Amino acid sequence: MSPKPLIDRTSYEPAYSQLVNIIRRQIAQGEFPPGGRLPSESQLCKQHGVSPMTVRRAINLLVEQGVVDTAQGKGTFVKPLELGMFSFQLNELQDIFRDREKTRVKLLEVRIVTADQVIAQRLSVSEGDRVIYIGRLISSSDEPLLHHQQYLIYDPSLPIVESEMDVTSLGGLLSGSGETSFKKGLLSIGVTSLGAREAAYLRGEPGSPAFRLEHTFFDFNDRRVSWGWFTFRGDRFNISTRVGLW
Amino acid sequence: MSPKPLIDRTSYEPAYSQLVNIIRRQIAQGEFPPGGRLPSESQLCKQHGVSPMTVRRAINLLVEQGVVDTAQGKGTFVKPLELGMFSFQLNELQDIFRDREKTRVKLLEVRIVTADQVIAQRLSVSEGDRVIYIGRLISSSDEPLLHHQQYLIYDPSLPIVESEMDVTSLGGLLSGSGETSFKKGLLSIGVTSLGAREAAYLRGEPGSPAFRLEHTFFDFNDRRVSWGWFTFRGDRFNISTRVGLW
DNA sequence: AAGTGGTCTAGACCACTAT
DNA sequence: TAGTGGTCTAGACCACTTT
Repeated sequence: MSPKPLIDRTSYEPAYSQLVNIIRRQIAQGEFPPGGRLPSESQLCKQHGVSPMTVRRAINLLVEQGVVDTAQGKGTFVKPLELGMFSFQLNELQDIFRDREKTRVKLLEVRIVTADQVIAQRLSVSEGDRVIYIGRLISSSDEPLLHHQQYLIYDPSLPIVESEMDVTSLGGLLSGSGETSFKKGLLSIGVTSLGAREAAYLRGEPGSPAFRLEHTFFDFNDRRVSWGWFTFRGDRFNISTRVGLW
Repeated sequence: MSPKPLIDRTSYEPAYSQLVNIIRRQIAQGEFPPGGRLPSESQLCKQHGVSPMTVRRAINLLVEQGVVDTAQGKGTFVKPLELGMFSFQLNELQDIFRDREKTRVKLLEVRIVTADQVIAQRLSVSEGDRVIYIGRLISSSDEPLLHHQQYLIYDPSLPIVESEMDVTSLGGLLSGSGETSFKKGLLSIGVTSLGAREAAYLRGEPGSPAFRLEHTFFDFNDRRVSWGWFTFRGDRFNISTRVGLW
């Protein structure tokens, strides 16, 4: 028998977490090869001296991490790497807004415009209805990073909300510290070429490739309230992720 | 008191899952506003007639879903929408390889080349070492979608493995059905402009914006074995996600 | 001191799969 | 029938926050 790493009951790290790390290490060291079967849950209970619920919790975490798959009545199996499942996060976007010292939001343009066909469809209003257009430039340490354009539902009974126009509404949305009143949203990442104006704003080459992050947000009554997109230079942002066992 | 939706013990849906949906619905309907506090766990036990562990499990799931935040000693609070946390998945890439009927992989080029500085760094070999270059074109329903280029460690003691060159190695990686022997990997999404050759392969405009998905894979001994990238037209792929409460 | 979330136990029962 | 994963109980104890 190999000297199994045991659960340290005096540690501040909970038992289920220790068990996750133990099993991950065993898989990483090839003790359980891809496609292979893990010991049964009752065996793991005995081996590590923990209760069934604790083993279950550890295995559930490994399933969420994409490390193993469970099959009722058959067992728990080590999952090979899958590419399509990998998820990417916009961490750098979040980081920009984390330190408010460096981040500046410059209001480029605010207008009331009439909705064309595209805007009308995205905001679920009628063509010709009036909507608010806002153009902004977000900089960090005097380096322009994001160009943001969005259309908002225009409610004539309300004043144009200032809070929608300053850094708070954007920063809150991106960093989570704010008080966004959106219930849900659709996000989509695309590619585009910098137009002349965007290139000037972002100090990039016109025609050079850039990311386009499109968003649609809904309020708590499921009404569309905002449609717009961020444009940012591809050479300024890193959308990356680690997969497998590190 | 509002007539609370109760747990249906006869349902096939487990209690913890029903509880997740009940709480999500209450939040979506504004019963618990963003930033507001949920009932305590012991209260939820009484209200829904379940044990503490079941409530805990439901709340843990809501935390993972990004719907609520917990604070020990204080309570559980409804989380406002955050943008930076949103994760994107490459579902369409996965779909391409799911139906093997339509998917074709055409081998464009296989060569043994000497590593330049960039390749040497990415594969952790010495400049001038020999590595394998493989260029492939992946099509679905006779529509070229992905251009894939990669460099592999060349081990002269082994024949050039055929399985690395056909659809299986790629399809397995992307769909998860394969037997990939990679332990871990680094993935990164970037933007680029289609070069003349890539544009011809992918039937796109030269200079038009495209995605570039770069990958580095490691074997179970933590040695780098593969570095390469997929190029695909931005107007052919949808990298999108939903956030919040749907 | 009282209330909150966080962990854990030692079983129970169920559904599914293999033999 | 035996073994597997999946759910759930009714408590216990702990760490933390508020009053």
